[in-house]
Amino acid sequence: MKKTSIKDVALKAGVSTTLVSYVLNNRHTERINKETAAKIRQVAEELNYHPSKLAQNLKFGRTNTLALLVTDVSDPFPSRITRIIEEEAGKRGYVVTIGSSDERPEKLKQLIETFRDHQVDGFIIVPVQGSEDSIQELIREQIPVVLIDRYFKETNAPILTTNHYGVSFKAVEQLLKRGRKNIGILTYKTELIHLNERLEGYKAALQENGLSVLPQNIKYITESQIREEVNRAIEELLSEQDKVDSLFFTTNELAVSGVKKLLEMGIRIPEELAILTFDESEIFDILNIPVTYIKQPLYEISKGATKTLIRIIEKEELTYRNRIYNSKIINGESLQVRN
Amino acid sequence: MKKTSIKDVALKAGVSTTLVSYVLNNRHTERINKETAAKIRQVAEELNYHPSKLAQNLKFGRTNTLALLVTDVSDPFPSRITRIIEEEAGKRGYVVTIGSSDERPEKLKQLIETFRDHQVDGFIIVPVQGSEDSIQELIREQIPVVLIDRYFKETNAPILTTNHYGVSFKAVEQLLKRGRKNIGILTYKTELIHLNERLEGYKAALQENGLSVLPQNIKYITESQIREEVNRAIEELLSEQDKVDSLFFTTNELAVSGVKKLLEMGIRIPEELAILTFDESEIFDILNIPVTYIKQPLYEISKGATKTLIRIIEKEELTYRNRIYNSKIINGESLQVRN
DNA sequence: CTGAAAGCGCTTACAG
DNA sequence: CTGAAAGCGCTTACAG
Repeated sequence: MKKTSIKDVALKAGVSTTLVSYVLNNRHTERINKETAAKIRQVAEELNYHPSKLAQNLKFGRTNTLALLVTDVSDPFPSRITRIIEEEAGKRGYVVTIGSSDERPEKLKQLIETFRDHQVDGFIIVPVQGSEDSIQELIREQIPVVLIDRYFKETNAPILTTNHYGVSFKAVEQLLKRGRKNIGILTYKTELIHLNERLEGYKAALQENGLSVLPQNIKYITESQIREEVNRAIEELLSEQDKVDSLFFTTNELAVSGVKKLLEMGIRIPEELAILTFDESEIFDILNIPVTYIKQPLYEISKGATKTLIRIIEKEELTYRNRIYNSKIINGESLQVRN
Repeated sequence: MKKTSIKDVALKAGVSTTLVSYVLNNRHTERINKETAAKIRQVAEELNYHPSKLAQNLKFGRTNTLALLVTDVSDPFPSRITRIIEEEAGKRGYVVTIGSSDERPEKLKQLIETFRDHQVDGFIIVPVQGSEDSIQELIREQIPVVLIDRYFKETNAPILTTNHYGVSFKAVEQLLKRGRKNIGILTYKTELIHLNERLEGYKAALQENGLSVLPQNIKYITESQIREEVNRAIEELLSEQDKVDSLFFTTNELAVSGVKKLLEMGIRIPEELAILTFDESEIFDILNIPVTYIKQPLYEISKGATKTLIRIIEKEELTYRNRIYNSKIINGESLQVRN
């Protein structure tokens, strides 16, 4: 049983396909016989005719499809981004296909190729370390791309992200204003710029406030063995004679591991140790653990990326290039710091 | 700058498009001049030629695209399903587009129409209440569909899910065997069969073990105001003279709300109250809260759905229809129940 | 060993 | 007011 095509409709209605197309697309309505039009609509209805997007796509050279390449759709942060983009794209008549790169550049590259072959109209990418080339290649081929969350120093694609450096600076400074004197930081050993900017924000805040950056207060975690290294880092930070009185986790994943350890150690938060982290987490909320967190404007970033990409696809004027949306600092209640 | 097409390659190589197509698709290799073939490959390379999937799709009448319709990609459970399906589909040469229905049948219906128009090859759907018609419509149009997780009594699509009834029965029975005598249950007021089967499993386990099902021990929660109703339900279950000594939450969402309340009330788990729930949750894990949970075979279900759908699409023999994968009962350590 | 041509299902400029 | 025909970019049966 084949799908009914425009020919079937034309045949049954006794007209040309031209007319069927015009009527169903509301073209030239003024000069088409009303009765013919009515007849066509009726036949189309009877035959349950749906124009083939495939054929239209081929004709118009677009698919109304966006590819979204995240690190892992099953992670909370990317899945929320996915949801917002799906929604926003849908409103504008686009559909979204997804892929997870698992932080692996070869995998991202392969996904890019697959989706490029599928002729998606554009890409929204959360780039991973070492994926500059694949992305530049896309740009060279004139395929619309926008990057979100992370970015590279030199790239020609618009970037939608937040003020990683600035908000980290500000948040750390707030800790200092509230009397914290010895702030440790846990971050990944990485080349990802956005993470390093968080670290730089921390350093700058200390220096601007007349404190020196202590190497032993900066702990680099290897992604492959988070739990063990976080545990060790925390033990070290809390055992030295100059115990830290607050901890900045540059990612939520680190914070979750870290807080688990702290709870086990019976450390009181925030009395003994104030916690600062990026991104909210249901866990801290449910437990009423008073962490202060930096809330990235996920909605704005994701929506902005979708809009920007579609503008590029539809060749509309872009009055901006990159977009930096401000993050907010949300203070854990018992920290009682005014925002 | 137009994309290079097969014509460009043919022209530059001085051959017909036929030959280009044959060479690039490794067809009739035996009877094509080696040098011509080499030349074609070289030109294709130079021109960075990628055959248009669009044109191929139109030719072959398929898109190698699957639509995955979940309730909300940003929820942990669906996002994990999404990840597995994306992976599995990719291995088999398919790409996946996603949509979130938000438990709303009209929205699901609209998503189905959008993706049907986009000519996806098939659908994997987590059906929502009241969506029978839209799904049957799809089946009537001979479009491949499989349902996962949830299902309807009468539908012609294969269903991939777990033994909701059976494992609930078994888990509740285990509670009884461990000496629990008064088990409460929190579930949604819903028509979703899989949730009601969890409730039925609970009832049956009590009855088979000579206990009566007490109406006051069954609390129905309205989806729109979970938190308030869960709190009230728990207060009631624990205030009556016949306090419950264990609680079965039929979904993880209910359990998370419930446990938060229990922690606030200072109830000791599991000494005062044993907790049984569906699906694992990072929260309980991190806090070392000893809940017993029913672990659905997400991987098997999702992978099975993908394989089944692709089999149907590719018109392979299906030696089965529905698939019920067994869930496991994972005992919270301090419950010390042997599985 | 190679190519002209039809066809997948649409849209649309053009002619009448 | 309506239709024949070209064309989007492929694939492939057929002829030579």
